[in-house]
Amino acid sequence: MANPPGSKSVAKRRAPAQARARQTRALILEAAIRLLEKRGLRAFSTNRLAEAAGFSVGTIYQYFENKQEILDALARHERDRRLARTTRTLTSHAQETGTTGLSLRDRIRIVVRTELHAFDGRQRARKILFDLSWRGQQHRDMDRPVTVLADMLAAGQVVDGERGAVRLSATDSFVLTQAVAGIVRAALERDEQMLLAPEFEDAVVELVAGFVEARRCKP
Amino acid sequence: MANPPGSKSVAKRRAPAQARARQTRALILEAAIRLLEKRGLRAFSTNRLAEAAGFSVGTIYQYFENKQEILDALARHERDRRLARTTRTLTSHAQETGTTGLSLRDRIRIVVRTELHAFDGRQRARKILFDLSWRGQQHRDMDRPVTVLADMLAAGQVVDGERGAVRLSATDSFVLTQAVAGIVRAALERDEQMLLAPEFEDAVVELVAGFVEARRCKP
Amino acid sequence: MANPPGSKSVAKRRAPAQARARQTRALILEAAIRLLEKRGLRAFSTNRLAEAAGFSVGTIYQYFENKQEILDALARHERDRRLARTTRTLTSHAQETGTTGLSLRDRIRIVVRTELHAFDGRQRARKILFDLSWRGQQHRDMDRPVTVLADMLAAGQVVDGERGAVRLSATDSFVLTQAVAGIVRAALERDEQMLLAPEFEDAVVELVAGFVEARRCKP
Amino acid sequence: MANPPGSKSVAKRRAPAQARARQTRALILEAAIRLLEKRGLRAFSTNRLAEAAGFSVGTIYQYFENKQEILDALARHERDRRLARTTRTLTSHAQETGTTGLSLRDRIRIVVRTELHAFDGRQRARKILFDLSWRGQQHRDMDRPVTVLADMLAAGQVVDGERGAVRLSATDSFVLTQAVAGIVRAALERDEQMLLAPEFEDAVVELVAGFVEARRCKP
DNA sequence: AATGAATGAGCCTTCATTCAT
DNA sequence: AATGAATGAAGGCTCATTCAT
Repeated sequence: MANPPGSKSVAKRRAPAQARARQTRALILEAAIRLLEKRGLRAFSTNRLAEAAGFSVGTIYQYFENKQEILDALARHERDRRLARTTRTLTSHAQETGTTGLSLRDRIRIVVRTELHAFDGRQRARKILFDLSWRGQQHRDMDRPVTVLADMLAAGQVVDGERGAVRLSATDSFVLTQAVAGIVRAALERDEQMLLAPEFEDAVVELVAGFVEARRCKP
Repeated sequence: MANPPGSKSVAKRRAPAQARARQTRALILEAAIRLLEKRGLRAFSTNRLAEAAGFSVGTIYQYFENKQEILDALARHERDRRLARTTRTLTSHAQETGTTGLSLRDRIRIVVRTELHAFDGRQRARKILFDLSWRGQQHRDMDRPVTVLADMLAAGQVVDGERGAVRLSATDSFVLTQAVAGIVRAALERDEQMLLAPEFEDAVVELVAGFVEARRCKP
Repeated sequence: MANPPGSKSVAKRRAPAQARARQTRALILEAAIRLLEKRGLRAFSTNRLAEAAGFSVGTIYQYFENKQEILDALARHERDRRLARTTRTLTSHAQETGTTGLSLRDRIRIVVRTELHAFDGRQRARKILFDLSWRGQQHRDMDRPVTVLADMLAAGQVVDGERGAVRLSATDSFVLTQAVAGIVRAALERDEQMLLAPEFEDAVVELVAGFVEARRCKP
Repeated sequence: MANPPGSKSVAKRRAPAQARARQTRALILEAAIRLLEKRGLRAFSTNRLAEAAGFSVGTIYQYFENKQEILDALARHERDRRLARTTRTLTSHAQETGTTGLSLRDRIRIVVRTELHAFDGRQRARKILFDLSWRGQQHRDMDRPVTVLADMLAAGQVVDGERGAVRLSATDSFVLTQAVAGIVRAALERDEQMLLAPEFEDAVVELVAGFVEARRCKP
């Protein structure tokens, strides 16, 4: 009534309203992560979320079409954090040492380490989201962090000193990415501390490096 | 007479009953797989299962303690099929060629191939069960098929020609096993056909072989 | 603003909602008593209650944790009615006649009569609730009405004319209370009309008075 | 087939068959009591009973129309034990001392004590049965043990030395019987040990004696 | 924008009873 | 007489979602 659809007459009002809306959305998502962490997926119901967020169920449905959308948003958010972290680390290292100073193995180690440490804190929530997105449609999206390196390799960007450029096929890239993801997934399930052990990191780096080595263009 | 009630003196009487019972159980499990395949995990309710199996809910609970137990039985069954297949192939190849004639790479390929082809038919159901057990307590059990090779390697049983014996640490074994499992899982999700492509198999074999190579005791 | 979401600044908004909620709760309880009365405990299922109350099951669970809680609320309510009635009668009689003017036998008669008449209307429902609480944990609570007199006697508050004060031990108090409760329970079961017969009241008063007399401090 | 209905040709076979049948019935009931004692009423299902008894469900339904009938039989059995015990004690005491030598108070004490001690062992089962029959139709039957004395009194059989005969009305008898039953019931619920305490017995005896005293024919 | 009471299909499970063998 | 597989209505309860306010 005060707002028949399409008649947003006062533009000025909009901005703060939108700001508030964005904040509400953020609060809901934050509460969602907390709830997931504390109570697990089974207890993650819209009603409980509403209570945890301090809003009413209705409000939640004002910001999200349905429950799944919330989970998706959460997963996307986590993925972005991981992605940002990986690229940040990768580039910062590059800048410090100069692009050429970073060996292939070093790069691999950086990506792997970032991936392995991605689940510090809120482990439970992250595991759940990881699973969920693995299962769901957005699988592809969730892998992006690991894909960063694979993509670089696939595009032949990485030249490793005197040895030839590395070039991965789409299949190779997929295999590599999913292998790492699978390892992380399993470790998360079996024993989270495992992820932080140096010999674990070594093994993963070795796995990746071994594969890349095998794929190197034979000169 | 002295016969405690319930233990019929004539064993024959019990036989048909047990045969029928075994058949009913099998029918339920078969219906379960079918239901899982056709409608997915979310539609897999005890009532729907009963209907699909052509029994009443009560009957189902005569054979299984609860819903989870059905899923477990299914998963166990699938795993056993995979495990049997892997070992069978491994040993039959060994016999054909003579034990020593089977190179490490050959062995790897056999295990990998069996694993990749394990999900022909009923893919959806198998994927669901795979996921479920990955998540649940029986994780360890479900990996067994892939673990076969890893264990052989870990135990240093495989000697590859003139080159030294291969020996994997527990961590290495875990990483290797989970990498393969992760790849299969992902392919299953993304595009089941992928699993059958030769270059896919090659990539996985390469990954495994590369890792094993790196871990080989340098003579 | 600073308002934590969910706590409306205007208290008026909440009022109607709460009023409605209180009313719904009352409606459910009222339907529960009716159902109990008409169909008995065995027919008292949450689904049937929902139907009888004109709400859906879900709504019922919005107001009560579980089925037992409804029964408890009902029982508590009934007990409060009885308790209030007993004390009210006791005090009003006292005021009319002056405290000293009320003989021990008079007091006993008042308590007994209130107890015997407590189950007018909805007899079946009340019987069921009585039983239920007799059985359950709140046994102690449910006896309170009868305990009122016993407590007075136990505390030695009642002085009966020139004769000594009456004082009951804990055991005596228990025996007396439960004797009366047992009689009511049985009469309720056998023939509710019995409770209203004067000679029945006389017998119970005699029982109580006889016991108290026996326990009186011999001067 | 071997036995078309109505063709019990051999009479001699019948007797042992009936003996066996009686034994089976007894075995079922014994298992029922055990089950009730160990697992409580909620776990008392026909299937579980069958298992506990070592028969199949079908067999149980050959001996009892339905579940309730089993419970009834159990309750009746328990009552008979109590009844037998009370009368036995009463008469044995009478014989030892000569009828006149047993004072009214002594008789009361005997009946009360037998009643209070009736629930040794299998307390849980007995409490359940007590409750069940209290509730059910056979209420009347179950009270019989306590009624023995009341009946004697009601019939004016008891003369107490020089003082006049005691005579109770039907109402009096009911009140007395149920008072005792109520006390036992409550003690059973609250703390079974209570039933064995001497001061508890004293209080109950006092209650009964006090009432009887009051009802004595005033000479 | 926000509320939150209300919905109701659906879930898993139990158990008294029947009946073909 | 005994078996026990099969039945299926019914039970208590959950939760994503809607909609009048």
